[in-house]
Amino acid sequence: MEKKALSFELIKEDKRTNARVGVIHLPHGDIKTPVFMPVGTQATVKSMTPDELKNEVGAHIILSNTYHLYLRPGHELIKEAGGLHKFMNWDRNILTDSGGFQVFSLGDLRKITEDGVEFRSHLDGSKHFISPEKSMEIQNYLASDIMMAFDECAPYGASHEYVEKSMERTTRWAKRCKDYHKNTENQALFGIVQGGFYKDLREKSANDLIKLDFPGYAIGGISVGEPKEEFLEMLRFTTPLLPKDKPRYLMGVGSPDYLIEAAISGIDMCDCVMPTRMARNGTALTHYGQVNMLNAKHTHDFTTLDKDCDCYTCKNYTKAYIHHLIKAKEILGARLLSIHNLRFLVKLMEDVRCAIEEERLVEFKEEFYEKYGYKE
RNA sequence: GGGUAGGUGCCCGAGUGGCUAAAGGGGGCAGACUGUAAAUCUGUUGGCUUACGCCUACGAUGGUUCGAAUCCAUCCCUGCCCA
Repeated sequence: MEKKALSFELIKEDKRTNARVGVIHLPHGDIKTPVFMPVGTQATVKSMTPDELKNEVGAHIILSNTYHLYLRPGHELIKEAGGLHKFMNWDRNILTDSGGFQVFSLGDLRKITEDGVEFRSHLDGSKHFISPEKSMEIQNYLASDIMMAFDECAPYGASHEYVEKSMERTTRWAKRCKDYHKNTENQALFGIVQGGFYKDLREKSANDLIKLDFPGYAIGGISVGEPKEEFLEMLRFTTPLLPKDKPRYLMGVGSPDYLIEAAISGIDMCDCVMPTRMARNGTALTHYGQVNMLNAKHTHDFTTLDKDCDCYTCKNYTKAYIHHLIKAKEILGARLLSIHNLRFLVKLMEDVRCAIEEERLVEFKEEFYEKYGYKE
């Protein structure tokens, strides 16, 4: 039998929720799930060295991005470097997004056709064309462990008619991705369920993709600006549609409450730019809620950022110092908060996993919400 | 001592008779951030008042005018040039 890049081992299912614990076996090591994956769009998790990601954050898999690396430095260059792992000196797993999210986020700069998407580069305005096949080729050059199918992430508020067409096209694109992808021994390809905020379309999308038999499935197109109730509604509806024996990845999530809800719904993997972006913008995620380190109240606060955190930042620095760094726009401030925020979310998922194993996930959520200040 | 340029809100700085509580920066204060066009973006920043509004304010004092940051007089201060 042909060797596959990915295999998923389901270890335990929670009795009271849809949560589960598992292990994803991949070419660059095993991933215990549920897991949070830091985002490193441009072949770097902004301001973090790979050593810090491993030793301080505890990351076992990170994301990178097809569209951005294709434009700069170019996928050929990364192939020449020996692949993305070698290029950026990261020897654990990498998941590459297909460029599908840029179809959404760079909405003004693109034109979608059946064949693919014509982009104008956000860097210099030059024209580029990315098709499902092109996305596969680029991701193949990048040599990521998990590749994502090229999809269209429809904006929140799009009509049923629009989303239906978009979703059907995304499914056709997924088929083309699968047909093009040959390196199944080293790279696993995930399909992405779309369908906006329409249950019938989500169901159709999931069913059609399942027929294509991907080694893992993602939910895309939620957490795009909708109210939390709608997010939860779609999350809880869509996740159970996906096969139990394969990893389920919720794309672009998120905040601590969203991550816990995702795990409870049966999601295994999440990623989000939030921890690093917030860090650069001066905000810390803590067990006691979000803390804006720019605020004047921290000026004379010589206590630690989060007394319940085990990260390098919390072990070594005071709020007063971090406040000073952030106000002075010193790079170290962004770095220390990035380490902390990333560690916070990675550890959160480790704690969730532990809670599932010990059959106390529901209690864990209640305690976490209570402390954080979330209202149910 | 002579000449010259200037003194504007926390700071820098625009403004040369009414549309000016005064552009624009910066700083301060606060908010946002969810498959990264983000070390970004938004709001706010004289006092009192719920509000209408009132008061204080463009170096100082006095004046012209219906009306002055803007015009006039005197004074104070600062930069530069010459002695």
